[in-house]
Amino acid sequence: MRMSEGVEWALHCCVDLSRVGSPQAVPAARLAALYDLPPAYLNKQLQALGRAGIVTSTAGPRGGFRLARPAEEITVLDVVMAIEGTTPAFRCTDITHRGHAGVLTGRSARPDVDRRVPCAIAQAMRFAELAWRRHLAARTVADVRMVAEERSPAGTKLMLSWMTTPGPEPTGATRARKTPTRKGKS
Amino acid sequence: MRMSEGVEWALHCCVDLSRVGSPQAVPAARLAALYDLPPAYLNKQLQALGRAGIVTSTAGPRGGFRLARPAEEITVLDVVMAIEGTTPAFRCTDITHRGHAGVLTGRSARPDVDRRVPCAIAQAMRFAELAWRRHLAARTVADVRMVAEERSPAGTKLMLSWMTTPGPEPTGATRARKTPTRKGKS
DNA sequence: GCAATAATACTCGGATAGAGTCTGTCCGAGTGTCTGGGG
DNA sequence: CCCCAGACACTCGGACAGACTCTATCCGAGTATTATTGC
Repeated sequence: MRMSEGVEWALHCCVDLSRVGSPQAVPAARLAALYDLPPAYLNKQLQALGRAGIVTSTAGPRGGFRLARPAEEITVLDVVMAIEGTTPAFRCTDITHRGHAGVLTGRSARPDVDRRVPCAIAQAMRFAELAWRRHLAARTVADVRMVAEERSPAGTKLMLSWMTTPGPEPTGATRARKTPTRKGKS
Repeated sequence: MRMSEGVEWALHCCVDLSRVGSPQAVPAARLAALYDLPPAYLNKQLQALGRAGIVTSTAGPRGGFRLARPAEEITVLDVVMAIEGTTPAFRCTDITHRGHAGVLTGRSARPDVDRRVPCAIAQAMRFAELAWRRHLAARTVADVRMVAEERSPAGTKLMLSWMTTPGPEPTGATRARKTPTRKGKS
C-alpha cells in the first residue's frame, strides 16, 4: 500500500499557491523548479487538482494555477482524494460468497441480501480508514502553511518573492532530477 | 493507494485457523478451495504470515498452517503489516530540501539538522496514519471471528467441519485421486 | 506377529512469467502579449 | 500620438512510452505416512 508521490507535491504546491494569493497565477514549471521536480509530471498532478475543483488554471502568458477557494476551506483530505482517487484502499471482494464457503454458508444462494451488510473484516478496515480520513479532513492547507511558516519565516518570504518574480528563471537554470530508483518495503 | 488483495485473504484464513484450533493444521490448498482462490498464491501470503510469526507451518502429509499464538493476541494490524510491509503509505521525500526551495530556505546547507523534524505535511499524514493503525490494532482476529459467528452460526459450523474433514476433497465433487482405495483391516 | 527399511505422496518454499498501475515525457490547442504599421 | 492587425511566446491539456509492484504459476526440498521385507 503505497501512496502516490504526487500527493506530497500537490500539497506543497497548494501551500505555495496560498502564499502567493488568489489574483496571481503560478505556472507549473515555476513550481517544479522550486522543488526540482519533473515539470510535465507535476503539471499532471495539478490537472487532477483542477478536476477536483481545488485549483483553477489559465492558459497563455502570465497564466498558471491558483487556488479556487481560500486555503482555510481546502482540507488535506481534499488534496489526497484529488490525486489518489476516492475509492478506499481496502476493497472487500466478498470471498466468503464464493467457493465452498459460499455454498456451505448459503451465501451464494442469497446474492443481494447478505452483501448489504459488510463482513466483519471489511467493517474493521472501514472504521480504520474513516478515522484516517477524519484526521486528514481536520487539517487544512492554511493550517499546514501556518506551521511551516513559524518554523522558517525568512525562507518562506524568500520563496514567495522568488515565485512571484516575473521572468523566465530568476536564479538560473537547474539540473534535471534523476532519482536513483528506490525500492524495498521494509 | 491500493491495499493488496492478499490482506483480505490472510485475515479470513487467520479467522478460519482460529476456528480449527491450534493442534490441527490446515494446508493452503484447503483454504484456497474454501474461497476459490489460486492455491499457490494464497500459499505465498501465508508464507508472509509465517515470516511475521503469526502462523507456523509444517510440511508433509497432515501438514499445513496453524496460528502461532492465540487469536486474541493477533491484531488486524499485525496481519496487515505482515502482508503490506511496515513502511507507512506516505513517505516524505523532503522536496523542500531540494531545488530552489532548499537553496532559498537554507535547508540544503543543513542536511541533518532540519530533517529530524518532519515538515508540517509529513506530520499531518503521520498522525492520520497513526490513527489508522491504532484502530486496526484495537481489533483482534478473535473479535472478527466473534462478529462473523454471531451473524451466521450455522454456516461457520459447516465450514469448520468441512475444513477439518480428512481426505483429499470432502465434497467429492472434484477430480478423483488415484490413491489406492483405503483398505480396512480385517 | 513385530521391527526395520524403502517407496510414496503430500506439503511448504522459493524462483520464475504476466498484468496493471504509477512515473515520466512529448507534442498540439488555446490564449494573452508584444511588435509593427497605418490613420 | 492612438488604434489595429499580425506574429509570437507562453501555458495548459491530453496522448504516448518506461519502470515498478502486484498477481499468478511452476517445480524442487523435506517429511510423515504407508507398504514391504526379513526375523
